[in-house]
Amino acid sequence: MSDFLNQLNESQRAAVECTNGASLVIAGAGSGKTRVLTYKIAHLLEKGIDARSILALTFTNKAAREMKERITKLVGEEASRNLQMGTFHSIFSKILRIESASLGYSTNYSIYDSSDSKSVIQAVIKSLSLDTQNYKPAIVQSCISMAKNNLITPAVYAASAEIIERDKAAKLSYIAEIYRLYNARCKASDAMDFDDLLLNTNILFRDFPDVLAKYQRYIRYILVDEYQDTNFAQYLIIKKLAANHRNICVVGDDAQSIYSFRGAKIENILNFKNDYPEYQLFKLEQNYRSTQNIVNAANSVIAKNSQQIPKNVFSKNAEGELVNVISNATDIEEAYSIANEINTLKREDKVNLDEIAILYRTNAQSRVFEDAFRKMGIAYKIYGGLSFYQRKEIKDLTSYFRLVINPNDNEAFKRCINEPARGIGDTTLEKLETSANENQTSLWNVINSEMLGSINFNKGTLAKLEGFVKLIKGFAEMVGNTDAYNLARHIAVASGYLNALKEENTQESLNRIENIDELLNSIQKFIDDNAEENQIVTLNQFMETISLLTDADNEDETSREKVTLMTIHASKGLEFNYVFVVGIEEDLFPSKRMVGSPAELEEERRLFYVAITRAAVKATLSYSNFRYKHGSPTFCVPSRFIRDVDEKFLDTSRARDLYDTPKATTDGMPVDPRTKAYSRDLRSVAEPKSTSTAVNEVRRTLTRIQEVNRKPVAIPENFEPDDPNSIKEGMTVLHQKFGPGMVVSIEGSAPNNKATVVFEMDGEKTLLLKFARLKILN
DNA sequence: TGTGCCGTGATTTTT
DNA sequence: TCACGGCACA
Repeated sequence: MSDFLNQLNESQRAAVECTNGASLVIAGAGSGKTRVLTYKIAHLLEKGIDARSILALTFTNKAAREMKERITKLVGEEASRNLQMGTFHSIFSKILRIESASLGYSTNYSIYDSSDSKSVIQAVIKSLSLDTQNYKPAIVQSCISMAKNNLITPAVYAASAEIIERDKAAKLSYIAEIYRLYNARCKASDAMDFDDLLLNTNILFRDFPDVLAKYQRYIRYILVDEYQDTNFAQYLIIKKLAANHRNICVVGDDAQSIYSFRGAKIENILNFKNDYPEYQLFKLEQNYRSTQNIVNAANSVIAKNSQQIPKNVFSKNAEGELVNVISNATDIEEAYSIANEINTLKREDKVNLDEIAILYRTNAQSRVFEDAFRKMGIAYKIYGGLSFYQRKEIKDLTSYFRLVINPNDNEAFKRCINEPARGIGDTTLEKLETSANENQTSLWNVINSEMLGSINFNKGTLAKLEGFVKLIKGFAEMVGNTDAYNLARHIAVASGYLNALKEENTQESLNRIENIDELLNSIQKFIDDNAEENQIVTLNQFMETISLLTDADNEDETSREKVTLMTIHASKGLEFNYVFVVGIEEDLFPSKRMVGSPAELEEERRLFYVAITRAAVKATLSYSNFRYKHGSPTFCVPSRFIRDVDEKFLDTSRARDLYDTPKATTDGMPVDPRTKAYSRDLRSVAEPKSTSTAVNEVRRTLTRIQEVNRKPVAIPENFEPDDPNSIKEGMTVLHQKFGPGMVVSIEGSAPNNKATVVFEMDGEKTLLLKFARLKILN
């Protein structure tokens, strides 16, 4: 037995050595939770347990990957290779691919991401002619997601008096119907959304006991990370798989449960003892990450919550600096003063920028920091926002891949059919969709069967649709015999997608081409990583992995020496020496929408706890008295959370008004003498408008003046446009609205040729000749 | 079929 | 402020 067990403290070691039966590990922030999990798995492997029988579930791909790397370091590549390790979604999507036929899906079923499902929901709402003001896709989506997370199928949903009553009260009676149609459409597309991966696994295990028995037989040990963030569907899958051997180890921290809005149930961890009364409890209470002041400050905050498992998190590290609290006149000043502080840390304390993080409640808050950091020459990397796979060109191209693999994928179909433009527009698509929905089938089945004949399309449209069918079929024939890279490259070219971008030839289209290159490179890399002798790596295999990836999985290693900007949610599980938690103000943090309910307020407080405990050396809490919200300046007061921290652990010498009774009321701006002073601050700190903004403003004003002053252009009574084809460069022409002008250039070919005309009144315009109705004057 | 302008409304989001 | 959907117009 190797000596790695000696690297653990007593409670860590006890948890690791408990290999049989149920165990619950309550792991305080920074207490070596990942260490326990990795060592425990390594320990199991050293005891000679087959890697294939160990299932380890994490919440992110990144966590799974890092854990696997660490285990490999401990026991070697050979021993760790066959570990079943991954996110819930990735592990169970693989099982569902194997067992898909039982549930009526194909092996190649698509996985819809949130934007795909949102657009299906949008289409359903539209087809039911519901009021879009009332039925917002995002709200409906979260209702459906919540239902699925709680294993409520459309039938159960519609039959539940309680739910129907609740929806009725919220004036959303049609959600049951939307849910039913949404599911039917996903099924017709041979697609599952993220929640289906868990729901369908449950259905599989419920309806096919022999299938469940098979997996129960070969999975002998189950380990779950971040257990406090599991939802009911995940809870039940684990419970079923562990039912016979009951070798289950869950690790988590109830104080860090921050995803209830996604269906996570803190009760799962609190009620573990009910399901496994024989369980062993291990508490990891020593924090190795942070100074005593940081740990104590965080403890004093979380003590304000009522629901929690009692524990005593402590640090034996240095006492450290007090937690700093700083107030700022405005959000802009907040960003600049922190930028200054970062420069000081870098210059005087030789701190590396990658040791520093800015944490905020909402993504929108990153902007001021980005501006300030750019001006002050501080390198930064930002998490969140649009991920690589969500970019238009990447989604477009991977939609081709999806369609080739699963032609029934309607969302992919809709993206590809007219991208690049093939003259198949909304009207055509609408007719196809009506037919598909009536026949409960996919768009592809409509255009690839006699159903097409029953729609009255003209010859031209039919030819275009046929061309598309041929194109996709051609690609599909190559899937089995062409490797992923070559097929992907071929699709990018033969679909005309790449060419359309090349012709556009703008800075933006060049960027898009670069991104496509990057995608192709990543496919090549995937092939290199997964190549096995005498076997090609197919596009299929590539798509199965990327549909469950997020941008956190694509970290580029060149981004060292940069300050990290991210939401607090995204920071969970990470640590930084220096942490700035910013914008800690009422209505922002805690969020305005959370203060109504005690449970939600407690979750916000846990979020605050997570934020503080990211810091190893020094935590700074910052708030502003004034902030731009949605573009308009708003008066802010310091958050109740700062007052939740025991004053003993705080340095408040730079915090004005912290313990004042808030004068602001929730409704409207308070009348406060400071208001004016702050607005002045705001202006003096604010950067001058960028040139382009200023120019645009001038342009807009000019246009307005021109419109007011415009004299009606004298148009002859008998205005008759000339044949668009007879218009040539250099001609003087007359336009019904813009008056006389000169044709400076003509681009493109008929009938889509565009003319650039300089008008005497309105200046340069580019007009599509077939619509412009120009009369030749000269 | 494609574009540009206007009005609206806006958390967090491991998959 | 900014992003997105609807709609008029080319």
